[in-house]
Amino acid sequence: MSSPTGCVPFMRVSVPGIEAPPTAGANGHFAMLGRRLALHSRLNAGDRAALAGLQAERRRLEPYGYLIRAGQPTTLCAVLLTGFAFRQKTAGDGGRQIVALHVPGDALDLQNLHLGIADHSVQALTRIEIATVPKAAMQEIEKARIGLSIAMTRDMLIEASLYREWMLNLGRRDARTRIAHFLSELHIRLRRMDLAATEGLELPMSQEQLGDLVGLTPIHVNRTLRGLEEDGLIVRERRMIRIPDRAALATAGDFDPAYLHLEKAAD
Amino acid sequence: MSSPTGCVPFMRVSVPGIEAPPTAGANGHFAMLGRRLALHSRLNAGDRAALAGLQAERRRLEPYGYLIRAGQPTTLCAVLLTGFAFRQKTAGDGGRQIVALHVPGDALDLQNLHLGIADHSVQALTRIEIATVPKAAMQEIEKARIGLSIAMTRDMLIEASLYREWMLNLGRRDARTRIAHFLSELHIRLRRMDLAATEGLELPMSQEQLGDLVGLTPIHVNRTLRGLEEDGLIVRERRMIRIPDRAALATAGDFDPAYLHLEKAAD
DNA sequence: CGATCAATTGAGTCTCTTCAATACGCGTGG
DNA sequence: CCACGCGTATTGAAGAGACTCAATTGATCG
Repeated sequence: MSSPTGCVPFMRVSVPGIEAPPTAGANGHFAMLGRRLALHSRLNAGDRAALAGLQAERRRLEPYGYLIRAGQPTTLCAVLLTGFAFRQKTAGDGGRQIVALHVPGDALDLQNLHLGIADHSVQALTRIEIATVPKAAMQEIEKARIGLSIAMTRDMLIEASLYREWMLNLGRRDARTRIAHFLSELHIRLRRMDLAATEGLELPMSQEQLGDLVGLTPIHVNRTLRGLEEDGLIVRERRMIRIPDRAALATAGDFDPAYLHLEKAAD
Repeated sequence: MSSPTGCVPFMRVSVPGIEAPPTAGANGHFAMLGRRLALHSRLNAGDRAALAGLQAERRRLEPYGYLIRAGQPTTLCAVLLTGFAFRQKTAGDGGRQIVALHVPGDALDLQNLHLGIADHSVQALTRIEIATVPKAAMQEIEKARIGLSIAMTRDMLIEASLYREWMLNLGRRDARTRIAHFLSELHIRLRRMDLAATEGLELPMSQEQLGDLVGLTPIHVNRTLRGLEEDGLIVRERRMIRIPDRAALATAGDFDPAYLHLEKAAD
């Protein structure tokens, strides 16, 4: 039952240098957003300065704490600094569906303030830290700096692209493929933010939550994970998932990262 | 097998007055987009004029014709004038998932030009007519007119909201609920554009395509439709779907239109 | 009046769910 | 330091919803 390589933590939830304000400026929490946006968009010095200069309030939330409640007005405008958050919707019969998972650095509804009433909830998955700014300040920046406006639009479009891929996952792939796909996606997203080693990741959720994410019962999740392990595609040690062969897992998960739009856009 | 009320067409695919250029301006095709955006956002006279003045090219496409191909650069920037279009993704095993359905008036990738490579395909479902404008013209308008920029952002966010609801549909609802939900959604979207009567709609797709949309096999779609009909929730006459009791169908489909964001936003 | 595609129906199978119970890990308090 | 309690993980067995395979009917069109 014990891992042959020992229990090396593949991921650190709080990475030194990310948690702390990385630049000068008012308080600099939003500079992290700048780094994130710079992954896919070109920002000039002014754009970065504008973000770094935002007066952000730092907040901490315990697991299941709400950032946004379905049915309530949307006022939040935040960046996830540490920990994981998720979006969820609930069906009439009580069934839950996690429709998105957010990793540190993700923008949380910088734009959704354009919609009046939240159509879903956003909650902390683990203990998290977020930086929030007033809605007005964000709208101002959006108007004043075209570069940031475009970058945020692109961020939004990439999230929509993930939604589409998840629909394909839910609608047209079986349990095994679905879970392998999700693990591949999460791994690559974490590695991109330097939050996971190449050889594996720590799953930040219970099997029940994973079930709500991939549209399966926790029982079937459990059996499917075992199946993946028996086939050598993953090695489990508590919630540590070691991935001996990323390409093999990607194949099993029908995973092609194109939809993540990891490349930097031209303009 | 024949409908007791006869075969009254509930929907006309090409509505007089919508197909034709409704206003003056260069050629006015994009004025339709203005009317659409005005459903959820406030546009001033200048915004409308800017849209109406766009030099748009009118194009016609046969069913299955591509507007956008997955893997290709995104250059299209269009509005759907008549007919239906859909977005789809394909799994490795050949399974298809329709991830969005577009009705006349819908904006087709006004914004996706911000992403380099298309992650999915957009195709005509029926014979369609679209109005396209050069990418550059759209980007210019987006920069020059804040009101339009916000309206288009909101349009994008609403589409993302539909994606989330569809994920819930695919992941957590059974076949019957799923289909009832989709029918309720389509009906309300069509009625909003005056493309369907209150008592029903014409389904613009085959049962196989409906299967690809709700993540089911065509056989099971067929049986589920029959089940809905046997319970009096719908009455079918070819592809005409009569809905005797909208509230009942909505209940069966666990349908709450909040996610469509039909209300007009404040700012 | 075939030809063709969509819709329908039947029968059997399988994936995934439901129900039920047990084991494990970990923090807490005695 | 160990017993207890609780949430998570695991396993078994049975049932149901959806799928596959196969064949027939129906509608439309040249």
